[in-house]
Amino acid sequence: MKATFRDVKADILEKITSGTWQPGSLIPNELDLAETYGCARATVNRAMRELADEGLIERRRKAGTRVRMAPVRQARFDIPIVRQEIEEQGAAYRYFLVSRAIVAAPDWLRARLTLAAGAEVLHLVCMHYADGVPYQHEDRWINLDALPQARDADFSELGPNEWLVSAIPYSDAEISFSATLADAEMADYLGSTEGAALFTVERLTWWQDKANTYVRLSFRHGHRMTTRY
Amino acid sequence: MKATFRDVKADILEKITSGTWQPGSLIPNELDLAETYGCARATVNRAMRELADEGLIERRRKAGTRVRMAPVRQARFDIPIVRQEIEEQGAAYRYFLVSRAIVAAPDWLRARLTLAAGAEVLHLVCMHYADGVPYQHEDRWINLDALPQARDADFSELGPNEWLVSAIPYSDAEISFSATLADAEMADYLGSTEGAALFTVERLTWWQDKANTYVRLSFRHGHRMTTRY
DNA sequence: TCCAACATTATGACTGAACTTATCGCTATA
DNA sequence: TATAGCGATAAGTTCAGTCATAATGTTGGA
Repeated sequence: MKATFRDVKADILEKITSGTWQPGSLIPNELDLAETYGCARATVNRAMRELADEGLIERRRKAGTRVRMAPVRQARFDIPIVRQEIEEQGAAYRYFLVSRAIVAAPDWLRARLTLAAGAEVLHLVCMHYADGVPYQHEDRWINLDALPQARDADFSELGPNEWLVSAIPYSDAEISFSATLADAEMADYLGSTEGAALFTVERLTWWQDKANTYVRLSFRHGHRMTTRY
Repeated sequence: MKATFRDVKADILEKITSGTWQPGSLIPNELDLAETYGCARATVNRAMRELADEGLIERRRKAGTRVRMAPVRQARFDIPIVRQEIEEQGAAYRYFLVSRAIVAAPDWLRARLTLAAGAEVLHLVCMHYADGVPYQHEDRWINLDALPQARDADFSELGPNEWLVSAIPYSDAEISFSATLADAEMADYLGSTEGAALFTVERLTWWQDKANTYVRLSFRHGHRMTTRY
């Protein structure tokens, strides 16, 4: 008796994992559950809402709540700042700015960022090292129309990643993962061989409906991104 | 006046993104906010709790709520069943079982799944096609100790992925992404060339504290996993 | 037979109040 | 001076009740 929303959640989850409530089957309504657990409906509601958020159950007004047929499993990844990622592994972080140039945006970038012809962008190439070993290669393009302050920023000490989070507190982003082959230049930077398989992250961010920056991060050979869910 | 939790959440978010509330600064307490928005404390609480879940703010009892210095951004990925993934792209799904064998678990697998010496596992190799084009290569190992039903299951029609979600409604999982090179055999399967960079997903799942299956999914060359956050 | 209007129902949201818990900062004691 | 204890505070949780909303199924009329 006197169940907390955590108790209720755990019990419902147990009923699902053990198979007592089969996928697709209807779960008792909130009022009934509140009575069986001896708590208020709001408590049951919170438990069920969290389970629905996690993709285990499906809720529809009037239709009731049912166990999902094919539970939509979601994995959550923390997207850390490189410095933090490296320091959390107990390694020493080092940053180096390889190049910095203001150029007219190439067409492929204009298309991605929705930029007018002839728009100027800041192109940065940086390296991130963990204990002196190459960790990540960063190829970043910043839209100077959206972020004119970047023109005067000095990226030789502070990485663009960290500069950006201080300049823009929050932004929408699209992130995508893929595998690419290291060309000769990338192999040099990352201390691997040409033709090595690299884990690559691309990210596009917006702020106030304006595309902000496009970045392509190439990790050293063998890098893995892991999470539990 | 009469703000919903969505209004409150949106307004707080706006204050953060616009920089009105700087990173690290303290946000008014729930009671004050409830008054300014003209709603109950529980409403403000829900808005703030969701923002805290999303990693934008940090809450501590007595200390109050503050805007995170470096917002921990999280990306959420749906982990779909291959069939669904392919069919949602509007392509025709085809499955083929390449091989099926019951073998003694190799040492590397025993280590991963915490299996006793000599434990038997079911080893499956499957291919998934989208519109006839190779999409994903699946190399799966099932712990027969934890899942004896798998011994009698016929995987020639139904893929192990789908069989598993019906056999086990829910499980804990560890998932990891990396980039690997296609060897000659994999290149044959995926219709690419040897030395191509492949996006690879490895997944280890548990059910009731027993390691269940280990699977290694290799996607065809050029595959990307994308999400917004 | 078809369909629009309506009552029903389960979830969704909000309120105002109470109680719980973690923790900060102060104070009194060793 | 260090620290153990204590009170105040803000978030965390729960409650019972109300109103809102979406979707379903039924009823009655054309």
